[in-house]
Amino acid sequence: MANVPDKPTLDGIEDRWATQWETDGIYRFDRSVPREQVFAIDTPPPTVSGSLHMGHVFSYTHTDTIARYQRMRGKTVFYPMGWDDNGLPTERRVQNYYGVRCDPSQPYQEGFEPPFRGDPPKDHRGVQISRPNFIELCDELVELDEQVFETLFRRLGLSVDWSLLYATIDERSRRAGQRAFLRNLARGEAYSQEAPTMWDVDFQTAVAQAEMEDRERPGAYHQIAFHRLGDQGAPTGEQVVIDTTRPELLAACVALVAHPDDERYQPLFGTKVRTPLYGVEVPVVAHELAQPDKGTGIAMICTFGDINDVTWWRELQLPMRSIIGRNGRLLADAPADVDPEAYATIAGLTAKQAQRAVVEQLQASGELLGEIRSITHPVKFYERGERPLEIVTSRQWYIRNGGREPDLRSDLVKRGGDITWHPGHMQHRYDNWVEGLNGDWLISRQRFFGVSIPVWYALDADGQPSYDQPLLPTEDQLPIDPSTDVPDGYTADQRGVPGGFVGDPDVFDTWATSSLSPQIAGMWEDDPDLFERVFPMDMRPQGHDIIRTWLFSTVVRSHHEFGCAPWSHAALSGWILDPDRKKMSKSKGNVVTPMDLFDTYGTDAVRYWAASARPGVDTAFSEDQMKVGRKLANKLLNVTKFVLGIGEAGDTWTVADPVDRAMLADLDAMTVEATAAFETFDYARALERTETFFWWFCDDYVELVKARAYGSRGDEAAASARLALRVALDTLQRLIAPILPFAAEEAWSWWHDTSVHAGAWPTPAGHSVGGRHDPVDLGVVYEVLGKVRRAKTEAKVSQRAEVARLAISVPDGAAAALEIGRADLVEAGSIMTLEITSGGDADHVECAVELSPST
RNA sequence: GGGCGCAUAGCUCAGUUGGCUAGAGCGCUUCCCUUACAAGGAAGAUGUCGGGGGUUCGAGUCCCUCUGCGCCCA
Repeated sequence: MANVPDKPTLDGIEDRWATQWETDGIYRFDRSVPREQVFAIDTPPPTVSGSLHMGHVFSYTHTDTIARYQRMRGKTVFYPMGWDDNGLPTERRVQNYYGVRCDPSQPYQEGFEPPFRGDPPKDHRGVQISRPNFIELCDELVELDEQVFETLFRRLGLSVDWSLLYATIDERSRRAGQRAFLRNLARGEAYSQEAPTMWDVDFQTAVAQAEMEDRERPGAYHQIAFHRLGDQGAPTGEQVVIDTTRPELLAACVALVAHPDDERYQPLFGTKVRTPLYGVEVPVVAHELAQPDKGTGIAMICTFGDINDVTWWRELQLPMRSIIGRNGRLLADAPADVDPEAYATIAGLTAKQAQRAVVEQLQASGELLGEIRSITHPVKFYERGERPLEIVTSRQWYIRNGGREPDLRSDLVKRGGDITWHPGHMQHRYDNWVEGLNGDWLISRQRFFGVSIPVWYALDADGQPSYDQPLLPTEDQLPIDPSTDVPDGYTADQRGVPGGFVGDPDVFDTWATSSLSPQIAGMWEDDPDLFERVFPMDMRPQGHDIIRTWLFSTVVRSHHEFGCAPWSHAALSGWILDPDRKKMSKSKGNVVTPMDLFDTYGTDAVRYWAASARPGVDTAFSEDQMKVGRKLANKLLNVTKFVLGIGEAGDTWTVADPVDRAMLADLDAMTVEATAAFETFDYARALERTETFFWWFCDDYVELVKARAYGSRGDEAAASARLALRVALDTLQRLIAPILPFAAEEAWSWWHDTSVHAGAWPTPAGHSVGGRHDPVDLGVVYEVLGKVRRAKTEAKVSQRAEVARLAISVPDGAAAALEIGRADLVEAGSIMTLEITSGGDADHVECAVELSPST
């Protein structure tokens, strides 16, 4: 039965077993089983146009260990993989790879050939191409990128069912995304609104709260004098001095604001002032958001300089004076009440140019007071952007997420409580985020490669869209593209003409689709029978950095559609840190690619490193740890070779020797601990328990019983050891299988015809070999073995060297244990004479080792 | 400014409701080609458990406080 190679090796086992697993379909989901027997995993669909890095290897390994454990526990594992292709990262990569830019006004070109395929010269300016052409290139490049990811994940040994593969831009995802949106819309959970919106002028798109970040940027306070007006609107001659970091927005000023308790400005509240340069009358108002200790304590409110301006505009019902356009330049026409002549001097300038101009004009007019004081202050950026966000007013789509409704907010917090978090403290991240939301979820993006928003708008006689009553497709028409498809009751030639219709030009935010990964992977509505069997899912693994985006948005969608949390467990992985304990980044150079590491150390070794990291803990990248993993994998093969090489187990054999039974009892105890750890998604603890036992087993137990197992004391004595060794090996290979799937399978295959990964997880009950006597604590036997080894090492002789006489004195009670291990000890230590004395006042083990003279 | 986490050997980290003399691996030093394993094995040295205070028979572990670091958010 045993078929052990002469020279066990880890080389090449990945390809061999990955192929075998695929051929045998051992990770294929069996959709015939009922929900209770399914363990469903909502795997993060990675962005394939991003780079492949150790972070992927790290967190996907964590998930895979759980998947493999659950499978061995008898669950049918639903473990699909998806690719998140749509959105900005792909568009940028396509631009940079092919040397093109999307211009929706261009006509489609049949058979278009891009100027480059990879590495256009630096000075190349993107060729303008149509949206359909651009999307074709996106699809083409994404396919290449997906291949790279799939190859890596297969090499990593992920036990996913590749037949369930999806992409967040494929037809199924578009259908699910549009269907979910239409239902949100029908229930009033989605709506469109003309509203101030954070806008990236470079990417030309709206940005959601979750995509913004603060960055410290240099700025400068400018003191500007406003002119106080009396009751009749005539200047009083007094000045009101404000501090602002954005003097270029002076023309957009709609009010001045100070804190209601600020003594200095009490007399001004309710009065009016006139703006410098532009001569606009604006009121002085009070609001708690004004900070008395900032600048002069009184600020100008503009349309819109920052999010406080938006709050003030909304809460104080102020007028709007927009001057910043979507291209980041000042609008051509002066807003209401602003002196057109004065405004003309800054119209069309960039924000920066306008600031320079306004400052010069204020200096000339004497309305800029004092020095300009440099400061640093937090400025809002799009996380991928390079210029500060502007706030523009535009029509956008939103999904309610509790940011504006306390009831929904607390419902969503409760949904977070329905999920078991691993580790538990990650739930705080979720709670804090939900409780800190200040607006609904902006889901429309002014991009191209994404899922279309499935609505059209009827045009009135003047050609103006009726936004209040969008024209909607039926669910059976999905997916649609409103830029090419035509709404019911209209014909194609009515597109864009008065009395006709127009399609919504926007696409969904990436998260608006990937928040539906359980629905997409589970084939929601497309295959209700399957969906029933997998949803709500059991596990959502992901990085802790995207709790506020992906995790939260998925909860929102599930809450709206199904009234439940999308999964029962969320398992959060940490970051990879470089050896300096900084977050690993490409910019630091010396990037190690996962594939190279697999080649150097073996996949199992890299998985070992990943699985050694406790759940949720940021972890240093460590090749040393991979070397340890390789040692472990190697050891597993070698000890298997040894155990299988000393003889077969007969049916009538029993584990009779107390030395062997004690070992099996320890094995049972460890198995219970490892199982408990896996039950709480703690693969790292399970590994640590298993590994510690495994090394003890190899170094001490095997060495102690080796001679007996070879038959030094006859067949019966050997049989106990051989059977115990096999039982332990069987258990250990199963326990290690989720962590080191390749080495475990390799070793397992030498004595089995089926895959260890399709086998059962070990239970202590399986070890009640040969009766149920209390095993003895034989720790003292191993302690003595250690002391003999030490004596030999200190004498600088071989471990094989003969001991002429070993005298042991032990406390009462330990002698019995020593007698049990005596025969094995004598052989393991090559001991000629062994004397054991006990009692007296000995409180610990004393060994006197007399080595035989060397021959 | 708010929240969360971390601080244990030179390095990376275990240490589960408080409980024997605080552990492992790496690295370092010494020794050993031993019929599972030289990509190996055996052994050794290394600690004010971040500082201070408290609870307790007993604290790395619980409480308070300070310091330093990291992440998230504002």
